Amino acid sequence: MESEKTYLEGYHIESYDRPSVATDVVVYTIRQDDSDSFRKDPQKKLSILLIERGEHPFKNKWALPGGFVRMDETVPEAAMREVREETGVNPTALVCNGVFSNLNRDPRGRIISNAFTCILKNDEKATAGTDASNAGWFDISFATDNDCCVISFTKDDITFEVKLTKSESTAGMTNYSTVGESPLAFDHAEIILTSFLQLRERAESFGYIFDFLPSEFTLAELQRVQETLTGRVSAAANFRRKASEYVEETGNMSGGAGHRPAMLYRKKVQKDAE
Amino acid sequence: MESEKTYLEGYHIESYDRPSVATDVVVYTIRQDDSDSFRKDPQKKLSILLIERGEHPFKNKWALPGGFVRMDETVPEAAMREVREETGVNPTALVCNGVFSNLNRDPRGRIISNAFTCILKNDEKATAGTDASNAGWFDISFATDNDCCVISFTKDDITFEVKLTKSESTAGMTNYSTVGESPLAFDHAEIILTSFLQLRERAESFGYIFDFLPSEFTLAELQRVQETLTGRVSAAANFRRKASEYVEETGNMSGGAGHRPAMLYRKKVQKDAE
DNA sequence: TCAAAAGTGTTGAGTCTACACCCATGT
DNA sequence: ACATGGGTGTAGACTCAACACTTTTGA
Repeated sequence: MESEKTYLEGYHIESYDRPSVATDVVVYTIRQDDSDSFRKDPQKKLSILLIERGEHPFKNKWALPGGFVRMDETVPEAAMREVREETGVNPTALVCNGVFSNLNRDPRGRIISNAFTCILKNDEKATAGTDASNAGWFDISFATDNDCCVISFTKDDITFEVKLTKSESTAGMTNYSTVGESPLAFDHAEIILTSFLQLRERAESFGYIFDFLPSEFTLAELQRVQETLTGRVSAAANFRRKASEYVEETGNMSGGAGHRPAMLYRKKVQKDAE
Repeated sequence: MESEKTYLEGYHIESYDRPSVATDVVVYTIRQDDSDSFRKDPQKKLSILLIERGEHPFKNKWALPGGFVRMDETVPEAAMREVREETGVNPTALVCNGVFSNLNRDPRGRIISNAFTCILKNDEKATAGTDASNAGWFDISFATDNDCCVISFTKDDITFEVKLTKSESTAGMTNYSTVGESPLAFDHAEIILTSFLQLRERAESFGYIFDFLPSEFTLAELQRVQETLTGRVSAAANFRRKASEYVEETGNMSGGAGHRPAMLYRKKVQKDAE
């Protein structure tokens, strides 16, 4: 009987026809408008990182950072590498959000993409757009509906929209498809929407929102993050009580902001209680 | 300037080194013990489908159904095909739950697996294990803890356990690794755990539980499914009130069960309310 | 008859929302 | 001084777990 060793010696993986594997990353951060008053907390905006493609296919269209997975790295490692290459910063949160594998999603051939969501702290100096490149942060907003969604992108004077509709594909999996020609390369509009819906859902229950902030933060900052992501505002007094379950005091205080200083908090490590 | 067409003609995707792409599917169904009393509702058990490998690598070990993604199908389609080949039944729910891409997860070479969770209705006659084959349904139970989990598998007189511990890999992604040698092939124990944790979390909020049942069901049946998945029992009166949000009456009644007949319900189509 | 499930009602504890109110700060 | 956010308190609405109780069936 053939041993596993002999079997493996006779096995040549290269001789099989197979798709290529890429990864695309939706990188989020939260940025501020310029403040109109020295006191007033500036409005926060959710932004994502896009790259203007310099090469075919989809030359001159905006696309998510991403690329092929190398033989010596895992898929999340590849995603990390892409983010680092584009921003110079290590992401704090990296979350897988699905495989995109439509047969014609890439004109170069059969390429499967594993999509990731990634969050950068807003105090990190992400260098996107500064180095030679064609990369930049777009403010993004989502108008969601029962079975339809419009995403708007804005960066300086560039602005565009994508409309997507919900459809059911294989065995109850919902996915979204772009209506009309996409201003984005590949199926990246669909990837962005899938990613955002997950992010928003989690944000309601205090998931991922800490990843947008430095390790010490005020409750108001945390509330701004949640509100920016969910699009819903809540009374500060009530937010404070809900959040208390997830945070602990550091003892340090904020200051210099033209109003009463606030306690700085840190994320509390959760124990799944019984 | 080179056109996209010219570019694509000169692009040869086959000439790049690349991983292979597989998919593995965790197929769940709920089965019953034989009843001891004609009246009593038999105990329900969560089961998953495993295949005994007839070939290297991991010959004679139990593994998830799965295989390579073909060039003419999407990844979820490949997952569907695998399930259909093994059970003869079309799954109702198919959910992506991550990429498994450790460099050494498969001794044949660099193979990335996209894992799916799949649910079969318990009235479907899944043929697993009957046709020539070495496939079968294992009752499965999970003992979860803060950072550790033991999974037990039972089928007739075959029984084994796997222990896994939580660890943090890339940028805050949690994943699990098997302690000691796994009784399962590849990293399938880790895939099963990841899948189950998602399933259980969703089941608490009435996600996926309908996929285990036929289109018309009693509230008690629905409650059994939820309890089987979450491991928590709730008072029938309270369950009934919570579930009412997700179901609607059909007008039909169950009967012939040695006790008062129950209204049959169906899943209500949700509208995301404002 | 009776065990078992179907189904309704109620009570008390806890949670959430909205709002009123006072505090501390930098310009 | 004062606008602005920090922070506490509370009344009323709502939610939820627990449990008592009645109904209906097939053997």
